[in-house]
Amino acid sequence: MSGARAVGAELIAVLVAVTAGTPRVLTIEDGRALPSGPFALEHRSLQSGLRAWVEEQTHHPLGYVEQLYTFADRDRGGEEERRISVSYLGLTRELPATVEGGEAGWRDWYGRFPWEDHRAGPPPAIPEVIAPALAAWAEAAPDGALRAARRARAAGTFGLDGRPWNEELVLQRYELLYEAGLVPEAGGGVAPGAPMLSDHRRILATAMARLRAKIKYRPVVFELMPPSFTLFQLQRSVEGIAGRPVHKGNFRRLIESQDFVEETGEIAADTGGRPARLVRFRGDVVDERAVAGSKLPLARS
Amino acid sequence: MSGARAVGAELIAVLVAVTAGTPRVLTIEDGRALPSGPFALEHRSLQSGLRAWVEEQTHHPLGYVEQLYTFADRDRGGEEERRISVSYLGLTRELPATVEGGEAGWRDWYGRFPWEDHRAGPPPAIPEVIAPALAAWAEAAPDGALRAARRARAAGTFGLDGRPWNEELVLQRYELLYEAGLVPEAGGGVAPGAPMLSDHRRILATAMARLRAKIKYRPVVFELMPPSFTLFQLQRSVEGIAGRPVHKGNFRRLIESQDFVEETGEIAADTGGRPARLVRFRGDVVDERAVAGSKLPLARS
DNA sequence: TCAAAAGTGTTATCCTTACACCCATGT
DNA sequence: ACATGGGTGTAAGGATAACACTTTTGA
Repeated sequence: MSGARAVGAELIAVLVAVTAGTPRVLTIEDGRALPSGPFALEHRSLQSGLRAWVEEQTHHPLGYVEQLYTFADRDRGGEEERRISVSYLGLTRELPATVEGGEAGWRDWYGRFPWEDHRAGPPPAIPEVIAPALAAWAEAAPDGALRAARRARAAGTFGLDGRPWNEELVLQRYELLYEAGLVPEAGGGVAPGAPMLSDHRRILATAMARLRAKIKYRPVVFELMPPSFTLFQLQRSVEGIAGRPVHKGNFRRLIESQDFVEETGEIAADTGGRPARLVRFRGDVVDERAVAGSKLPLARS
Repeated sequence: MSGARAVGAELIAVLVAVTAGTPRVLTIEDGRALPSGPFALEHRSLQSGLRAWVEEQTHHPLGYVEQLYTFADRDRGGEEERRISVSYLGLTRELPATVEGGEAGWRDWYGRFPWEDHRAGPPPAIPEVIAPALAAWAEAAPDGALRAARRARAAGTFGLDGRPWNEELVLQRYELLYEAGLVPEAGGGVAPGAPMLSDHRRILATAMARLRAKIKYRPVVFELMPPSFTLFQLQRSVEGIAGRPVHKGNFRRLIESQDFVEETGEIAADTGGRPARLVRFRGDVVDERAVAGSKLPLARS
C-alpha cells in the first residue's frame, strides 16, 4: 500500500439536549454546521479530547458520549493532505450556554429533518412533496427492475403504500433523498428542511438514528433530563427523540416496573392538569442492569 | 485547541469466516496480531481503502464490511506523531487463501477467548479460574462499597451467582479481566486464552460483540455461508458466533417464516443422519426487509 | 363545566420458549 | 438396534399493544 500518510485529524460533535420535549442540537455558523475542532497531541484519547474541547467551549459538563463514525474526505485540504473526521454523539443534561464568540446556538433537530417528526402523525410534506418526487425519481430509472427496486426502497424507508413507519431509518431516508437529488446538498432542493454545510446533515442523521435506536434498549434518555422530572416530561422527551407518540399507560408501567426512577416526594403543580409526582433517576440500578435495557412502548403514529 | 495535527492513519481489519461451525479470524504474526495497513491518499474512502487492501492481500472478495471503532494511541510513534487507528469488521463467505508471504492464518476465535464458548455449557475455566480470581480482586478493594460494586460487576458480566449469561458482553468481560490484571496484556496472566500484541485482543472482542449483537436482528450470518447449505449448517454457524446453543425447531421455523432461504432442489447426503434439503440465501428479500431483521431463538446454555 | 394531564385496570394478541414426537439414513 | 440429524406439532407463559375509565387540578 503506497501513498503519503500525512493526514489531519478532526473531531466533530453532535451535542443533543432536550428542552420541553424538543430535541436540540448545538450548531455554529447560524445553524449550518456542527461544531468541530482538531485533535491535539496532548489528549489521552479521542474521547477525552472531545470532552475537554466541548467543556472548554460550552462550560457545561457532558453526560453520555459515544463515537458515531469515522470518515475521510478528500474534498477539503486538497490532494496533499487528507483529513480524518471522527464524529461523536454527546448528550447533555441541561441547555448549556452558547459557545464562546459565536453565531452558535441550539436548534430543533426537526428544523433540519421535518419529515422525521411523526409525533402528530405523518408530516404532510411526505405525501405532498417527498413521495411524488421519489416516484418521479423511480420512474426515471433506465430499466424496469431498477424502477421496481427504487419504488420498493422509497416505500420501505418512508412508510409509503401502507408500510409501517420505522423511526430508526433516519440515515437511510436522508441518503435516499440525497441519491434522488432532492436535497440542496446534492444539487436539488425539493425536500423541505434547512441544509447544512459539507456532510454535516448526514452526520446529524447518523446521530439521530443512533439515539433513536439506543433509547429503546438502554436508559440514555435520563442523561437528557433535569435532576427531577415528571413521568410525562420523560415521555415527552422520548417522543421528541423517537419522533412518534408513545402509549401513556404502558410507558408509565414500563418505566416504573424497571425501577429506573424513584419519587422525590415533591409534587409538580405547574403541569397544566392534575399535579404530578416528581421523580429522579436511579443511577445505581443502571450499573447492575448494564445488560437488560429499557424498552419503550410506541403507539400508532 | 492547540497541538500539532500530524498523525498517521492506520486501518485494522477483523476478518471473520466460519468453517464447520467454527468462527475463525485472520491473524498474522503467528496469531498474535490482526492484519493492518496504512490508509493511503489514493483511496476514495476509508472503507474502500480497506476493501482494496484486503482483497489485494487475500485475493478473496470481502462480503459485509462494517466500521468498528476509531482510537488514537500515544504509545507507538513516540510523542511526535500520533497514530489514528480505524478498525473494521469484515465477513467473508469462504475460507480464503493465506495472506501473502507470511505467518498468517485463520484461527479459531475461541482460542483467544476460551471463556466465551458456552455451546456445551459454561466452560470449566469460569468457575475454576476466573470466578475465584475476580472474587479475590473484589476483596482487594479498599472500601466496602467498591467491593460490592466489583462483585456485582463480575457476577453480571460473567453470569455468576445464578445470573444469566449474556453472550453480547464480550468486550465488557475482556475489559473486566484487563482491569483486574488477569490477562497477560495487563501484566498478569491467570485467565486462559492466547494473548495478542498491543490492544488487538480488545479489538477482536469489540468485533465479536458487534457480530453477536448483529446476527440477532440482521441477516448477516448468510454472508458467512457457502452458496448452498443445510439449515443445520446454518444453525451451527449461528451457534459458533453466538457461543451458545440454539433451539433447533424454533430456529428452523424462524428462518423459514422470514423467507430468507429457498430450496435449491438438491439434497445433502453426507450430513451424518437423514439427508437434508439444501437451501440458498435469498438476497432479494434483504433489500425489502432492510427494516425488519432476523431474530434467532437461543436455548438454555 | 371543560380541558389537560395524572393515574389505574383489564383484555386480546402475538411472540418466545420449551417439550414431544416421528422420519430417514448410515453403522 | 441405535446414533444422528431432519423435520413438524403444539401448548404454556410472558411481553406488547390497545382500550376504557377515574382522579385532580387550573382556567
